[in-house]
This record gives sequence, C-alpha cells and structure tokens, in this order.
Amino acid sequence: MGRSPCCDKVSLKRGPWTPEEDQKLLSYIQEHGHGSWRALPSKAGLQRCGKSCRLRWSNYLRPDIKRGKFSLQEEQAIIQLHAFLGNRWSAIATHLPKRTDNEIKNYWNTHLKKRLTKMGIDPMTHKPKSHDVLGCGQPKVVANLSHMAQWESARLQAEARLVRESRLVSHHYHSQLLNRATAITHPTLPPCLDVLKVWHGAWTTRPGKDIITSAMFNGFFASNNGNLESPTSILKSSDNMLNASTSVGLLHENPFITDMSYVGKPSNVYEDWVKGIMDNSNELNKIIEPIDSTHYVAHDDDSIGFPGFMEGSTNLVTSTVRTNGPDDDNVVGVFEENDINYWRNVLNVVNSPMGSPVF
DNA sequence: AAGCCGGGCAACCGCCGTGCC
DNA sequence: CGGCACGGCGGTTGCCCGGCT
Repeated sequence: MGRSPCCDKVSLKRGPWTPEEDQKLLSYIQEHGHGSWRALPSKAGLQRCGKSCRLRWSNYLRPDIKRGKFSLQEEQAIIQLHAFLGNRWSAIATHLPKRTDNEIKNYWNTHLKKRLTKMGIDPMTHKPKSHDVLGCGQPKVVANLSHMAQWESARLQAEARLVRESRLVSHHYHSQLLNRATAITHPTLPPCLDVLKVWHGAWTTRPGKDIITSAMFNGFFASNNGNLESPTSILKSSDNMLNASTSVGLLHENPFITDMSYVGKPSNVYEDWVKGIMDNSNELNKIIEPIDSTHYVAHDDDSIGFPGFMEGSTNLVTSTVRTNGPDDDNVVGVFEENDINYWRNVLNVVNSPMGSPVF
C-alpha cells in the first residue's frame, strides 16, 4: 500500500558523491536547470536517484552556499530562532543566508545543543533544567500552557495562510503593489515563516482585532515556565488547551491591518527584526529595564534591538505579571525575571570565548 | 604502531503535503 | 474522489578522521 521507492535501489549508486558525479550534476543544472528531479539523473548521465541528486544539489553544490565555521552572529541567530521555531530547520535556514537546513541541523545537534546542556539549559525547551530553582507555581504553569497554546494556534494558522498566500502572491503581488504606489518597497515576500504574518493572523482570526494575548510575547520570549515543550512540540498537546481562558491586554490598532499604506511593509519589518537578531542581540539589555526585584519592562525603541517587532503594540499589559504597565508610551510589555535571565544567559553563552569556564 | 573511541557531517530514510490526472 | 508523482522536511545512519591509550 505504501508508495513505491523513488528509485531502483539495486541498480543505482548510493553513498558519497565523487567529484566526477558532482561535475556532471553541476554542469547539467547550470545548463538546463534541474527540472524534474526524477528525470534528471538519466539526462545528466548519473546512476543516482533523483532524490539523491536533489539533496546533493541543495546541500552541497548550490552556488549560494557558504561553508565553514559558523560565526557568533549565526550561532546567536540559530539559538534564538530555535527557541522561537523549534526544530523547524528549513524555517531557521531561511534566516541564515547561504546556510542549509541540513548544515544548521547538524551544527545544532553537534555543537549548540551540547553547549546549552552544559549550561544547564534544556535545549528543547530553552529553559533551565531545574524547575525548582525557578519557583514556578502550578497556576503559572497552567497559565503559560494556555498562552503557548494560543500562540501556537495563531502561528499555525498564520503559517497555513502564508503557504496559501505564497502560491497566490507570485501572481497577485506585483499587480497589487502597482495599485498601491505608496508602499512599493520589496518585489517579493519572504519565502518563509513571517512572524508579522503570525501576528496578523492572530489579530484577524480573533473576534477583537485590536486584542492580543500575552501569549504572543511569551511565545516570542520563549517564556514557557516550567516543564513545557518547545513551541513546535507543544502542538501535540495544545488542542485541549485552546479554550483555556487567557487574560489579554489592549493594543493600539494594528497598522498592518487598518492602514493599507502598510502593504508590503511587514516583510521589511520582519527582515529588519531578523537583522536585528543577527546584528544587535546584545542590545536586548538596553531595552529591558527592571521595575522591581523580579519584573522587567521592555521598551519599544526603534533605534535598537528587535526593530519593528513591537510595532503597533504599545501599552500592552501582560497579565501573567501585573495588571498595569508603567505610564510610558514606549512600554510594550512586562516580563518576568526568569525570561530576561534566560535570554541573557543564552546571549552570554554564545558570546563566551570557547575557552571560558562555561565550556 | 595499532586499536579503540567519539565527534562531525554527508547522505539516506521515511513521512507528509500538494498538485495533477 | 482516489491514487500517484513529486518535492520538502526532520530524524537517523554510517562513514571518516583525529585523538587517545
């Protein structure tokens, strides 16, 4: 009943590629494009299955691949994106120019995971392994479960929508932009998960479009206190949590929805945000300010880290911490000490010299 | 010098979603 | 509507190589 294998495993070559095979594949694709992968091997004179050719091309031969050691910025991005996206290597890879998902996956499994483990941080949850140290009580765990569930729900909806849109956008996007001369900035949308589309999806699918749950902040900051799963794996158990009540905070109107002049802007903003991760991770400390012994407030300062992500989200009140935010137009959220410390730890880890006691 | 062991990574496997017929 | 082809994805395997005994 299962599918037939993609190739005749008896007659086709497997294992490491030879330079001659690489050359055949490379020159064929450069001349003809890959076309149908299944048909490619015979046309290119290769005794390989199409799948093997595709993998060899996408993981090794593609001209836009950077090989070699990962930079500190890339490590930071991987850790932060993994906290945000889970084991979704292809999504992570879209934010690391010239790196393949396979390479990132290998690097995570062989380097970063071990480093986080040695730090006492669970590489899957991105939380400290000792829950007792956190002092997280049961109600807080439950609250965050529901927050994460809502975040995950919104994210999945938005991703599904993005996939659908991506198929339409090549046909419609250019004409749409032509009709909106005020907003032409990018010829294409990012070919990947777009966090702002997640927000968009959450806003547009909830009854009140100007309401956002604190789960979104908690999701972004991976603040799933306690023994929770990663944003990806929590999907398995989220169904029964979706009806859990979640306190919400009021937002200003979402400009991406109400102001059509923002057409095209989300991709810019998100790219800026990713660039912010890559370039300005250490700036996190600059936008976090303690308000008492255990709570912190985040300011929305466009001039520093995580640019744009907080746009349209002023005066958010995060229910898990307090009911009133500071009287500051730039305040976008209040976070718990554990979250702030977690991110500081992560950033310290990736910024530590390899010979530091951490390792 | 030889054998063992573990780390790193390229490649493979199997499942899934989508589009086409 | 169902089956199939195809591409994409994440998990896993197995080989290679360097370090250690």
